[in-house]
This record gives sequence, structure tokens and C-alpha cells, in this order.
Amino acid sequence: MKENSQERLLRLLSLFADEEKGEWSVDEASVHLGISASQTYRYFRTLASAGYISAYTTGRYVLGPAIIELDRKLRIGDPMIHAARSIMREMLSTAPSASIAILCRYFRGQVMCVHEEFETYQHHEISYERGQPRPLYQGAASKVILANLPLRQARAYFNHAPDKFNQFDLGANWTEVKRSLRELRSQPAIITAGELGTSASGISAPIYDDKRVLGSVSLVLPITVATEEVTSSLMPVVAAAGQEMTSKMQHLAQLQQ
Amino acid sequence: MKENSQERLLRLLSLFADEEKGEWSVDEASVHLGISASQTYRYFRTLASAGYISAYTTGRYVLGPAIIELDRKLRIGDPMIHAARSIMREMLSTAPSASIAILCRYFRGQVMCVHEEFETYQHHEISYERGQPRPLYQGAASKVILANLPLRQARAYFNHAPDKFNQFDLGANWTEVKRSLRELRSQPAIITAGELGTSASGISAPIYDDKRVLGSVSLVLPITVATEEVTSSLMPVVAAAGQEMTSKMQHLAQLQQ
DNA sequence: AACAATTTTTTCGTATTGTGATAATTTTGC
DNA sequence: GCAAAATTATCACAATACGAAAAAATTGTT
Repeated sequence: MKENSQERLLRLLSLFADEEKGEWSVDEASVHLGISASQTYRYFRTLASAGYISAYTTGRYVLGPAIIELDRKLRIGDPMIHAARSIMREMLSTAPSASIAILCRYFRGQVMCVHEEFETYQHHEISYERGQPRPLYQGAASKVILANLPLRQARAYFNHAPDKFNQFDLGANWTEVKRSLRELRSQPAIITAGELGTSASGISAPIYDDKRVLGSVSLVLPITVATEEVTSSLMPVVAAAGQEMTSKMQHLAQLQQ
Repeated sequence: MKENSQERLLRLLSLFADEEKGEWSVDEASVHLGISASQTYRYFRTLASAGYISAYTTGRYVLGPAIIELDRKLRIGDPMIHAARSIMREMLSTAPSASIAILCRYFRGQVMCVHEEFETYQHHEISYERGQPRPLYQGAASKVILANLPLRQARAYFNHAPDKFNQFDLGANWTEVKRSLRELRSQPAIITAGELGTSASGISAPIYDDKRVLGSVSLVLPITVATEEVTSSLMPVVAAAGQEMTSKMQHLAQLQQ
């Protein structure tokens, strides 16, 4: 873990992504990163004057407006999200009302929702909230990615949390897990119910970029309407969306101007 | 403009906030930043492996998932947004339906919407889109910040775009501008109509942090319902919201644990 | 208003490493 | 398969990032 000064700066910024801690003082960050106080002050100043963090009161720093600005650009300009929009809307139009469509991405050994589409805005129990990393073993949108990962990687993740894999019905040992992953891969789309919260059911298909899996597209239905009939009729719809995304992503790679 | 390596890295990342260019190749960034190609490659690699940018196809880089992750944390954890939520909702409840409430922040000599609240989701002509910097001279949410800036700063901005100041009725020369800013400051909230797009009208009040202006809260109404009566009756509501925000921000500064 | 306690900035010498130029390597498009 | 582009590796040197400690500025309290 040889680290240069830019990587340290980004690591400091990443502190602010921490799930349970949203604000940092210089001292806290200093001890957490193992950097001297004076240097940490220099980092804070650099990030603050560029707008990435901001002192909402003396000594307490939180994320700054530059993040919002970049997020807007990503929302507007990201090629994958752009390609997904129409596909997700079409998929959504065939689903029961109160369903939502989500686009997830494999990121840092986890799965993160990067875009959602819904017919009408309404509060739903958030299963995959945009921007919140989720583990690979829980929920359809995650499992379909896990199942399409190279076996070596899947195994590494299994070794890291075997109990969780068992808890979410992926198997108690590697042989079982390997078998259930193969089983999941053999289906056009995979279905789970109540794995994230208790009120939602998911139907997911993988998205590829040439060889390796990039992410997944999913429909999330209220579990009350997710009967066997409904989900099995939607399975080919979601599977088609995944394939369409895959071909669009490969198309994109050609069109570079 | 002495710049260290971390500042250069952030300047590279900020390229991706550019309004008309969402993707960069190493060469383009290299010439744009005036950095050697080899070093630009190193910067790209650093940003990419931390997830801040991502190559969606060989040689073309766009913003990466880490941005989404940080934006979520900001949405959830930002103290100013947190304080504003209930105030904005209450303000919204007294406004005509199809109105929205926005929270803006003074940032880099511009004004940026950092949060919006609405009763029901619906497509409206976006006047202040979240994350898009807007000039100080255009629209109520901007003008109220401009009017409460130190005169020296206001004058600097005026000198930078005097024609724009005139176009948006702030005056043709500094004496006139100074007078109209004083006039704006004297009102509890300020009202504009049709300055951003033609279909919206804005009512805005400033938010202070101790001495200097931090941002503004605003109601944005469909121009069709924004009659003289309606807006003048809402003016005190918005003004009160601004004052409440100001006192909440000052309260926050005390509560540091 | 004066004081103590933080927070932030400077100074400074040294070792670290960031840097550009060039070459080597890998990946990609045809 | 080959040509072209993209990416990484090598290297030598100057630039600067770094920690420690002191100075300055800001803040909270009496």
C-alpha cells in the first residue's frame, strides 16, 4: 500500500462517504488517516477551497457544493444512464403500478444503484437507494451480478462472508454456492422477495460490457403484487432489457468520435 | 497561481463539471491543463482507481460512481439541507399547488440550488436545477444573494458583466445598481417573474451565517398563478423562512459536540 | 473586554516523490 | 494478422510534500 499524496487526498475525501460519520474535524481525520496534523490541515484547505468540502462551523467539515455540481453532470452525461433511461421506462410501463426500475453498477466489490425510474413519485421503502453501496449476496440486483462474476472473485467474496451467503440462500459451503450461482446464471432473469426490507420483490438481469459484468437492470415490485404469475411474466421483459443494455453498451464503445 | 499536485488533481476532476463537455480523453485534458501526457495519465489512473472517474470505453473518461456515493451522503447529512427540509415543506404548504421550494447557496461567485422540495412530482420548466450554477444577476434566488453581498464584491461582479446587470433591471451603471441593490435589501423578500425561462416566478429571502450571506430560500410558482395578490401574501412567508433558516444556522454553530 | 482554548497558518530543513521526456508494452480497430 | 492508439514503465533530477514546532488568528467563556 504505497500511497502518493494525491491518493491520500482522495482517501481523505472518501472519509466523507463513511456510512455512520458525515462530518470530520481535522484532528479526527488526522488520526484516522495517520497523517500529521499540519499536513491534514493542508489537505482540508485544498479540498475546501476547491469546494469539495466546506466548514459549516469552525472545525467541523462536511461535503461541499462541488459534489452536487459533479453529481448533476453525471446524472445528465453518464453514457450508461443515458442508454438505460428509455429501456427502463419501457420496462416499467409493462409492470404493475407502484413498481420502480433501477440501474445498478458493480463498484468496489459492492453493488450500487446509479439511477431509478418511476411512473409517479411516491414514497416506497427504499431497497436500493441511489448511491448506497449494497453487498453482493443480498437482493436480486446484487445476486445477478455476483452470479456473473468470474468464479475466482465470487469465491473471494464468499470467503469473506460465508455466513451471509448462507443466510441469503446461496449455500453453506463453496460447492453449494458454486452450484447455486450456476443455477442463477441459467435463468434469463433472477427473482428474489423480501431480501432488502420485507415489502419489495426484485427481478434482475445482468448487463455486460464485452466480457465482464458491468451491472444490472431490475424491476422492484411491491411484494403484495408480486405473485408467481406476475413475476414469471415479467422475467422475459427484464431479461430483454438486460440484453438491450448490453448491446447498447457495446455499441457505445464503437461510436467514439 | 502557484499550484501543488493535489490542486492539479482536483482541477482535473473539475474539468468534468464543465457545462458543455462531459467526457475527456487523456490528451484533451493534458493540453487543457498544461500538464505532460505522462503525468496526466498518472492523474487519470489515480482518479479512476478511486472511482471518481471511469473509462466507459477505451480512452474516454466520464465521472464515476464515487461521485454518486458522495452526493447521497451530502443529501442525507448536510446540516444546511437538514435544517431546511421542514422549513421548506411548511413554506410549500401555504403556496399554490404546482409550486416548488428551493434552497440555494452562494458558491464560487455563483448561485447553486442544493435542494428542492415539492408536493407532487411533476415536470416543470427547471429554473434552478439542483447542481447547476447560475449567475448572481438573474432570478430572485440569485438577486437576493447579490443584494446582501458586501458592496465590494457586488461591484466586482458588476464590473465583470455590466450589460447583464442592466438586462435584468439592476441598473446601467454602478450608482444605479447600488441604489437598486439597496432597494432590494429593504424588502422582506424579493420577487421576480420570468427571468429564468418564461413560466416561473420567484420569491426569495436571504440566509445568513452570522455576518455574511450564505444562500437563499425561495418559492417558485407557475407564472400563471403568481398574481400580485398571491405573491405579496407569500412574501412574509418566505421572509420568515429565511429568518428561521438564519437562526437555525446560528444555532447549529453552537451545538458542536 | 480580557482570557483561555481551539483552530489555522507559517516557518524550516530534509528526504521524498512528483515530474517530463522517452522508450517499452499493452490494448484496440480494421 | 498488422498498424495505430492507449497505457504503463524507466530514469534522473529538481521540486515540493512532509512532520515538528512555533506563531497567528479565531472562537468561547468568564
